Amino acid sequence: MDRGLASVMAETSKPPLAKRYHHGDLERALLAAGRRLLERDGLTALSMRGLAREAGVSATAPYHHFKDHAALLYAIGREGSADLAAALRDARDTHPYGRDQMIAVSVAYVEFALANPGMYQLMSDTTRLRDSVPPEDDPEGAIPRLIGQAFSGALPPTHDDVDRRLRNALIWATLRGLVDVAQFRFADPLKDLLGSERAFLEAVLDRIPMAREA
Amino acid sequence: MDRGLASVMAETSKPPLAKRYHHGDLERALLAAGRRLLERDGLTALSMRGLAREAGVSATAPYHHFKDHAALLYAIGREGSADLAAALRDARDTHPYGRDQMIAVSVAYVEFALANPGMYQLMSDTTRLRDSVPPEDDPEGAIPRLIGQAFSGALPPTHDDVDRRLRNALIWATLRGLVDVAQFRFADPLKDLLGSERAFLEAVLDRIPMAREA
DNA sequence: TGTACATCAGTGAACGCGCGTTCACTGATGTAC
DNA sequence: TGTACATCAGTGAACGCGCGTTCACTGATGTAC
Repeated sequence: MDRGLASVMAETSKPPLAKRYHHGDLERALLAAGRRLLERDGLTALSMRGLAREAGVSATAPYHHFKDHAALLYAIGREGSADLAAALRDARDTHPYGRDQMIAVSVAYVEFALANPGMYQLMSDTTRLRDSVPPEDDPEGAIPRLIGQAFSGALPPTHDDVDRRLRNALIWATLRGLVDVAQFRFADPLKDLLGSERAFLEAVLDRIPMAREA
Repeated sequence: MDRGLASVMAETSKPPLAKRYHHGDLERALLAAGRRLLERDGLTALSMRGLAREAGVSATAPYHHFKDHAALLYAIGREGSADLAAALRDARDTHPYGRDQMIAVSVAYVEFALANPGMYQLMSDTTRLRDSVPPEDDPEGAIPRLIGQAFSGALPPTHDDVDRRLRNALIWATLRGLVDVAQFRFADPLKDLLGSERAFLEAVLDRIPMAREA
């Protein structure tokens, strides 16, 4: 259904821009198919052949758009990074004030990971291997920056730069770990008790004490 | 070398117990080979065939000891859980007092994960799929318990059970996230500055404020 | 406007790989008499 | 003590699978004249 809609749209908008070879469409379709695979069947399902199959195209067609498997993963990971950055910006803009903003941005981060586990895993793998990746226009850079800004608005300023960076490390760890913990069984009764997953996340984040000192 | 030692020991102790078919040795050798593979080449290298190759045995021999691939992963994951639990117990016993103990146990957890990344990944996967695993003598249960005890000794008691569980969730998240964060590039200068990875971990954990309130 | 040409996205066959798993077997060992 | 037997750990061939990647190709499209 989602796919039907997409292809109808693709057919409807025949001359999308001035330059119109018979280019472009498959690449977008492949990226969309890749994200569908990623969320439906997980990171291991995101193979070149699986991608071609999902897009209804021959097994080798994707090679005209992605040099190899790693390039495909990289391209899709970039899309995920852009989406996450957008979600964080949105949370920031709708919650303009210190502590409230910090929690909103954090919740947005964790909720993105929970809603897109395959993408989050891909992004994490890419992050871990980051050194072997062209850092030129590194879109991942935006995410730590957004989070750092949200927290620095909520925390008391510190003269000690090392202390500041250690606090940032702790905050990063908390967010990343919360993604795991929210998926554990033992969190289920707490979510029920508090009424929703989001309430659970907010309650946990509310116990980050550095923010309390603000 | 490790392997040489093990096989020498195995040969030396010929009649290890009363009952002595030609049993037992390969299973231990396979588990050892599996752990070697896991740390040397990562979780994806831990295949039935790779295991047999590493142990110098035919590709199908492991099937006499592990029903299938999942059973192999499960068995090796159990060993990892036992090791981690032992490391946590050791940290607890050598640091008997509240806050000091909490940090020592936490550091032991993170250091285990950093020193055994393949095993930690396997254990995490197993944990995530825990519901589909026989919970009878679940050795994983010991790890949350040890961590929970270490923290409850360092934190002020709370009357509110929900509050206590939310704090536990935050602590869990911090530990698991710290495993990631300690591997990020941006942690490297902090490790250098503080003199060691352990010092970095302790410094971050020292900023968990709930412990400060104790 | 019409035709020849160049471009290049997409095809389909083929390669070699490692995997999990099955099956009938072999051979060393322990047990029963 | 000696022999026949049962057990069962380990073997080797074989299966079907999905993968990444190459290669020569085809065919639709845009461009040049």
